[in-house]
Amino acid sequence: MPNINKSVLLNSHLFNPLKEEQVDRVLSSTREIHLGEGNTLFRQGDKANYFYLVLEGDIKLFRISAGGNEKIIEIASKYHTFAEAVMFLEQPHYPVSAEAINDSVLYRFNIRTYLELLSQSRELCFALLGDLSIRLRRMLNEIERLSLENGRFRVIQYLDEVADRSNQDSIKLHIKKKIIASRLSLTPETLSRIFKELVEEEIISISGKSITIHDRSRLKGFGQAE
Amino acid sequence: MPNINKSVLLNSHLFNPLKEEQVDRVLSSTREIHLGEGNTLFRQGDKANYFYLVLEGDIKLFRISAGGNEKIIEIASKYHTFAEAVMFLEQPHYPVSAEAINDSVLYRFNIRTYLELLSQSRELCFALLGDLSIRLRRMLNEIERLSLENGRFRVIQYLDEVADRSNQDSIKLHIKKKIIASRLSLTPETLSRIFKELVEEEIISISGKSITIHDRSRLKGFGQAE
DNA sequence: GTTTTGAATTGATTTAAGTCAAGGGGGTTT
DNA sequence: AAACCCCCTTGACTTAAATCAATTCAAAAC
Repeated sequence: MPNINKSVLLNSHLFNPLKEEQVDRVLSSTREIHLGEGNTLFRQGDKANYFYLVLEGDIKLFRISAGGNEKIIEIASKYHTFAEAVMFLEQPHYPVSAEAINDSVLYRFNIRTYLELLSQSRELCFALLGDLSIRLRRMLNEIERLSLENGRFRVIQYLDEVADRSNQDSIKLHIKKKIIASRLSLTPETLSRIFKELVEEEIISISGKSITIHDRSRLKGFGQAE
Repeated sequence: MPNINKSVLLNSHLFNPLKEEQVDRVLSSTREIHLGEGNTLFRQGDKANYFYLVLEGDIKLFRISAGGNEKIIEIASKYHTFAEAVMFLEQPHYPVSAEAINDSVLYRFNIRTYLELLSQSRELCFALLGDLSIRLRRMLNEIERLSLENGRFRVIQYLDEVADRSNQDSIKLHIKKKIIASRLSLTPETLSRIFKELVEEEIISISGKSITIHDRSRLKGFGQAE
């Protein structure tokens, strides 16, 4: 068994209901995975035997359309889990592809082992149910954003969210704008233009990879162009 | 206790893992609800104490944007359950509004009662986990459709889906086109034009409320305009 | 049967965002 | 330092779909 950091696991609600010995059981089938930038972890349609927790780096989860366009469904970052939702499909196949957008370290958990523990622990079941519920709500919000809100508003919401997470009005974009664009269902060109607009209206200012939000409280109000 | 049809419940995977006495317990807190066309069942943000099973009619689940536009997230029809996913949020509030699009009959289940049973039945937990997984995958598909596919393709997919369900090449639209449009994130005008296009290209033909698909196997291929 | 009402269609126009193509940086390699 | 690469930006143009407005249609109400 590799030296897995237990405390990281116990901070995740998908593991913290487990007893010591159960955690050890999970660990016995856990691997630490290293991925270089651009490396593929799995592809949409692959048989799903594992789910993952991000320790370092960022993983993009995406789909490709018939026309070759890519839509990033989610960017999984530090301490986020992903692909745990496939566990309960009869023939588990990944519904998206996963690729590292920078050098990344992951823990890889065996779905089978985890399922065994689920059938032993009510708390774990509830934790996973809670996890899936939250995911569902997030996707619902995403659907709303895509169908009811314009690009500008999606960008503003994104900035607001990131600022929330870092708890600052100054944001460092540690991922390429191209990636952000796809995450927001925009082309890089359009994202660039929206940024420019926001800068001209003095809502934000950009220098290199950092963005400063000037009036956070009013940011959201600017969603619809005046 | 009103006369609830047990066999309907047992056909639903959210209830069939239950033992006789457990089903009875659920039933003791179950109500049959009748809704006229246009009646509201609940609004987004309301405290969620119940989830539902549709017996007759159709319920639209939707959100309204700041600008007043409506997006129908889902249309729940005969024997479909909805709002069961909110159960696991700490402060359960409905994430969408629900309204009958025609005269409808529902069973209304108490979330609290159901949660108690969940903690007693592993099978039930697994059933619900499976249910949520499928829902997640459906939403993922919806996100893909919205961000990677055009209106025409969404319409075609919709027709294909409905034809699949009824297992016929001839479809009866029992709901207003306006509703279908919103479900597909289109305006009624655009939907109408897409239908017209498809008719002119002899892919489908429409008379009143019925649509006939001429070449089902090739329908999907027509997604992108030629 | 005529009137009324809302739904659906059609037409003309606008708009948000995509596409295609050409430049500008900024950093890395040699 | 020059050359290279890649990301990002900017410009010109196209396009899908929304909007606004008018009309047709169909079913219900009288």
